[in-house]
Amino acid sequence: MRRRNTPAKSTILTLLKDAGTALSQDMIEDKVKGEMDRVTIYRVLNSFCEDGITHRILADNGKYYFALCLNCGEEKHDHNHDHFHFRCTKCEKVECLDEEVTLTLPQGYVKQTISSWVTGYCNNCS
Amino acid sequence: MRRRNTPAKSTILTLLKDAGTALSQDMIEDKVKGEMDRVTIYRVLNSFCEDGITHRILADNGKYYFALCLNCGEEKHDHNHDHFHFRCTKCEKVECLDEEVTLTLPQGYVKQTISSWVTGYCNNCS
DNA sequence: TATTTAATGCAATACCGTTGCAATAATACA
DNA sequence: TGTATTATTGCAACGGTATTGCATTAAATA
Repeated sequence: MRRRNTPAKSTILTLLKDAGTALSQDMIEDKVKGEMDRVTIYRVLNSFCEDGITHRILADNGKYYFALCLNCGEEKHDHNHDHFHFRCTKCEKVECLDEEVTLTLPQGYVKQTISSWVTGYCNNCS
Repeated sequence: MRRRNTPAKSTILTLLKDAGTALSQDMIEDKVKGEMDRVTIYRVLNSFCEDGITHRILADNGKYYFALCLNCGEEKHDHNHDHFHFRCTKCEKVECLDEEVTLTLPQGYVKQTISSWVTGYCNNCS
């Protein structure tokens, strides 16, 4: 299926680019309220994820955030680098921290994925 | 409000004790299917959390797990120790790892909570 | 410009957790 | 032990969120 460019897609893509950080479903919904149907937002975001334009991350608050794939390879997203994610509880900003997650699993354990979240105040909000 | 002991509560409590690990809502629901109403399970689990009998943890798969409070103090649950949580993708077991999460935040950042999840195979499943 | 079919909006559906309410039953007390 | 109180339960209804079906619209291509 060959994708088509539409106003809805451009709007959401621009939104993500301008934000510079990951945006949650609600945040996106709020910003494009009235411009398009709720269902369209779901479908656009899903298609972005399928096409490797964005990836979907589940934050520690149970919400999904969408972030542009910048350093993501074909198979794996950048998120396999096992770094911490930060979520500001004041401004709701979500970002990746440089700090790597280091972990030694007990004998006999095999690691697949790591999801590490820190909440708090970012440098702007503290 | 003085709590009362009921078959529903005993059943779920026994389930958690026997399991030895944290159980998700669905797992509990599956195991007591037919014995009690869906709503009752929600209410029992909520009351357990309110009473400090269990705590509720959000796993990296977006599901809530319920675990007996063993070393939990009055105010804070044991989970404030910033340790890793492990979820086996084969047997679905969820457990706390001894390994502590160490992290140095960038200048100006303030830490509130940490949620660190590792998925993979446990020693029994690897 | 005409054709093809991806994308959209709307309505309907599914899923998950909660709430209202009447009926039930666990506890306290006479 | 029997009765009164009220926490608990089941059922139905609700609210929020994500998905699906389908007719319509419009992006891409010839």
